[in-house]
Amino acid sequence: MNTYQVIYDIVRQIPYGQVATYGQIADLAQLYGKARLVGYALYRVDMQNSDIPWHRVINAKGEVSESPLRYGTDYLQRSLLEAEGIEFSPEGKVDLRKYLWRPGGE
DNA sequence: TCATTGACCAAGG
DNA sequence: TCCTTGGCCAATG
Repeated sequence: MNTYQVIYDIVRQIPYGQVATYGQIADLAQLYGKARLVGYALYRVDMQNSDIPWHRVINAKGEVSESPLRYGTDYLQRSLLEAEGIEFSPEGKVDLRKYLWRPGGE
């Protein structure tokens, strides 16, 4: 099992209508303090063809991370989240208190 | 093979 | 409250 495979496996476990932070995923993947790998892994994932709900992964601030390298897929991510019933604050932030995924807590 | 980079996070100024 | 700095690991050129 490669490091990335673990990350992908966890991301696939994020339930509908909920989100998880990079640090949280890193924690579940036993990559304590290495949240960058999570972001890097998702950056390398094929967003178009993969079956990974990459749009449910956001940063610790509850915002959708955008980057010029993603050619506007950040907008797509926001749309997908809204389609799942997740609300965005006027500042473009998500209410982690309500939508943050709690592994095992259900 | 070495150096740079990249969707982050937490702490300090 | 916002911006800067350091640390972490893997992939790319």
